[in-house]
This record gives sequence, C-alpha cells and structure tokens, in this order.
Amino acid sequence: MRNKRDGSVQSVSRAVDLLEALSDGEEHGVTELGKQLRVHKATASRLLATLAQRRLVYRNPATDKYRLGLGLIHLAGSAMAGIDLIGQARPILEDLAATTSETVNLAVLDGNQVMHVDQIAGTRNIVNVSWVGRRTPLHCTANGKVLLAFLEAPERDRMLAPPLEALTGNTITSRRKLERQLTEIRGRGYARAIEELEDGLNVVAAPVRGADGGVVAAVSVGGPAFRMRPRELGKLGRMAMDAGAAISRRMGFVKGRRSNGST
Amino acid sequence: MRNKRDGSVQSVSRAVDLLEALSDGEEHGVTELGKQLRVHKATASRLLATLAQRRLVYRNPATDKYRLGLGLIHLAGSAMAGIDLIGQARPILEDLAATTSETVNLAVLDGNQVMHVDQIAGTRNIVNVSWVGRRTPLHCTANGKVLLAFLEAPERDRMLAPPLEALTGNTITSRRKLERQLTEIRGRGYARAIEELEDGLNVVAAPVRGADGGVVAAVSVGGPAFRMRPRELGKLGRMAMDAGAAISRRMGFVKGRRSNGST
DNA sequence: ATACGGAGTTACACATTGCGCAACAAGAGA
DNA sequence: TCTCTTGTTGCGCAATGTGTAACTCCGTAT
Repeated sequence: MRNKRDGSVQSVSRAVDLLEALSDGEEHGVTELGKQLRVHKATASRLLATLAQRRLVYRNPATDKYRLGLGLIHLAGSAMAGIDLIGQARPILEDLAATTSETVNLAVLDGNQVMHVDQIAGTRNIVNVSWVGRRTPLHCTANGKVLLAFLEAPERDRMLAPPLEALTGNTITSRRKLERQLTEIRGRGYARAIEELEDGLNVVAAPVRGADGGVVAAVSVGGPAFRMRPRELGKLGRMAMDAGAAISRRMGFVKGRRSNGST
Repeated sequence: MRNKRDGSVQSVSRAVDLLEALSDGEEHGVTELGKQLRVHKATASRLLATLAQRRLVYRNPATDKYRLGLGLIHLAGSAMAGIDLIGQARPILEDLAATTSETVNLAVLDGNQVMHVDQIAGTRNIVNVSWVGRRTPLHCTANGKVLLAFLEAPERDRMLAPPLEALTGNTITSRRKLERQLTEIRGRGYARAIEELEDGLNVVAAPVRGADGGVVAAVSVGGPAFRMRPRELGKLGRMAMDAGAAISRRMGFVKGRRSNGST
C-alpha cells in the first residue's frame, strides 16, 4: 500500500521473517509466530505449511511446533560449495586450531559487515559458541580490519559510514586512527583486535587471497584476554599469516603476485 | 484457487523454487530463471529482489546475476546449532577420520531419506566431494540401514514404500532380505553397505543415541572398495560403533539404558 | 465426566497483492 | 550507430493471499 513501494513481495518477505524468527534454534508454535510477525495465525499457518512442504522448516510431529529444517542445510551447503573456500580452508583451519588451542574463524565480507563462514572451536574452550553465520561490524574486529585494509579506498568509505559505534572502551571510533591501523596492518601482514568487540576477547587475523591476488577472506585466532596476552599476539599473528598464505595457495594464489587492487 | 488444494502459498513456493534453482552453485540471470520456473521474468525479478534484500540470494554487482547468499549460512548455522548434534560430534568425527584415514559422515533421518549433516574428508582422498546437505535413499546406504534398523516397525513401513530402487547390482530390493539385515544390524551394532549405492563404494555405519536412548543419527566411514575390503569392515565397523557411542555419551545418553521405542 | 481454554486448520468472501503485459533503460557486440 | 539481449517499472486486472470466524483436537481443571 503506502509503504510497499520497495517492490518486494509481501508473502515471501514474511516467509523469510518466519525463518529468521526460527533462527534462534528453538521450537515455536504457529500462534506464537503469528503474534511475533503481527500477522494472523491463519496466515502464519499457511506460510509455515508451505515452508515445511519445501523442507525449509521442520514440524515436530509430537509437539506440532516448528524449527528450521534440513532443507536449509542443503541450500547452505551449495552456497558454501559455490565459494569452495570453506572446503579448501577446513584442514588448514584445523591445523591452526590444533597448534594454537584457540578458536579459529574464517570470515568474508558481507555487505558492510563481517560474515563468519566457518569455525573450529579451540580445544581449551568449555562452551562452544558457534559464530558461523553471525555478522559483526568491520571496524572493531580483527577479521574486519583485515578485510578493510585490503579494500579500495572508495569502497572502504562506503563501508565505514559514520559513526563508528563503540562496543567496548577499546573500540576505535576515530576514522583517522582506524586508517592508521589499516596501514600498519598492510605492512605487518596481520591485524589485532584487543578487547574492541567484547571485553576480555582478543583476536588476531590475517588475509586470504584468491587466484587473482585479491583478498577474499580472513582467518582469525581468538581467545580470552588472559590467555592471549599482547606479547604473544605477534607469534599468533604470524601463525595466522602462515595459515592464510596456505589457504591462499590452495585457492590458486601464486606467491609474489601483488594485489594491485585493479579490477 | 480452484485447483490449488494443497493450501500452499504460491509466491513463497516460487521463491523456494528459485533458491533450489540456484543451489547448483552457479550464477544465473533473471530471464533464465524465469524461463526455468515458467514465470514471467518480471515476476522472477521481483521475487529475486525480495530474496536479495533479505540476503538469501546475492547479486553479483558486476554481472547482475544471482547466486545463493550468505544469509542462508546464517539460517543453516542456526539449524545446525539447534540440533547441537554437529557441534558435539565434530571432534569425534575428526578423530575417527584421522585414525581410519577414510571419509567420515554424520547423517540423520529426513523424511524418508538420509540427510548428511556433516563430513570430515579422509586424508587419503584427492578429490573432496562434500555430501553435506545431500540426501540419499535409506535402503541402500549404511547410514540409512542403521537409521531404519532402530525405527519402529510401522514407521519403517511408511519409509519403505515399494519398490526399493536398485542403484547398483548389489542394492537390496527385497523387503524380506532387508528386514533380515536390519535384525543383524541391531544385534551386531553396525551396518555395512557393500557397493549398494555406488559401484566401488563401501561404507560402514553405527548408531548415535540421544539422551532418551532413541537413535538420532548415524556415523559412517566410507571409502573405495579396493581399500575397504570385506575382511576389514569388521574392524572399521567397531571403530564406527565406538565413535557413535562417544557421541551418544556427549548427547546425554547413559550407557545401559535401552531404547524401547515407546514414547 | 464434563466443561473450559488454547492451539491449529479450513471454508468463505473480499480486496489487497502479486502477476503478466508492454514500454523503457542500459549494456554488449557487430 | 544500430541491434539484440537483459533487467526494471507503471499499469490494470483478477487471481491470490489474507482476515474473520467456525470447527476440531487435546490437555487440564472442575
């Protein structure tokens, strides 16, 4: 009607809303979901029936409640296979996780955020929170800073629409200061984020290059600040760099070639 | 909607069609997809725009073509986290892959098929085909037979609607013969599939139990027939059983409890 | 047992919404 | 420059999706 001039298809949009509402991993009932989306339960019922028929949601026959379905794994699997990055990176991430005992992540640029596409949990961790599929800001994560550092300046400008939100006391909110760090990162080869995203969380990250020399992803090693002391970050950073280089090689990157950033 | 007796929502269904059309990992254009779905390209354009807005598809700015988007990884990640099985199983699958050097899979029941939810590639493999997200029949795979064996008889009847398709010369197509094997599997604790799904592919599989004692998944070890000789399958089967038991323990299964199959 | 309340599905009727058409804009070759 | 292909956007129609409400189940309390 008035606000529908975005050209999007209402029922599809609502269906995606349903999927996202279910993405907490819990089971939800029809009425409950209807309320959450502000649509009548009849509508929710029909949308869910459609999604269930296509296996994007699964209906628990016992409780009659819905959760996300295995069809999504199929689609996501294809999405990942398309990238091919994850398959190539996996064994190297595992090595890196084994030698550092910390959590290792692989991340790519998604819009103006960092998308985590794979993770190997550190052996030292009790609780195993998966970051896969989660997005975080660019300016306050090690992965994000790597991805930013190797971007063209105009692109970077588009990504970094002010203000840079402060998530902890350490978050860099000045564009100038951030640019200085990015220059450092390009020179040194890896990035650090010291309690910039979460208090008590330190991360280092290094670039992964594709066949054409462009940076396509970032590998990170992260853990609690009490284990990842500043003086050890150098060693971990170099390990991340080695892993990044190894993945790059598998992606067809030939050493010595330079990413000049041209198309 | 005279002939639409299934009560499903057309545009949502078409949106899912689009996602599936894109699930080959390739990029596709609007017109092309419209043709494939037998809808006008204008319709395809609007549906794709909606999906793109929600990050389920990604539009390559250079070519204006679509591929699956990273939003799917988010949803699928949640779907997997919801199950929790994958997270718990991962390290054990890795051990199993390391000791056997063959490819290890984790699979669950999805409708009347086997859905592969995780995989660790064997170190001996050159090419690394991912089965994650792929579905296979129940009656001719080791995973499938494990899942069948621990199902209630009436459920099993529903799953095994005849005819049992023969995919190779070794595929079991007789229901009686299959039932006999399932009894064997329950007694022995693991299943074998000897070139029943693909020529030259042998697999063994063992059950994974949930906290209530019911079988929730299957772990398999598979490889080429020339490496996985019949006389070695016993040893590999026992290793799969151990891995299955270890995962079961992590899932809260207490040894000695019996799955009596009642609710 | 019976009554009650909550959850989910379905028939129905209306008008919102999504669809096809066709004109338009933007590239890519020739 | 002309042409062919690909994608987007008004427009008008009606098919489609939606809300209302009645109905069925089920579980729980009376």
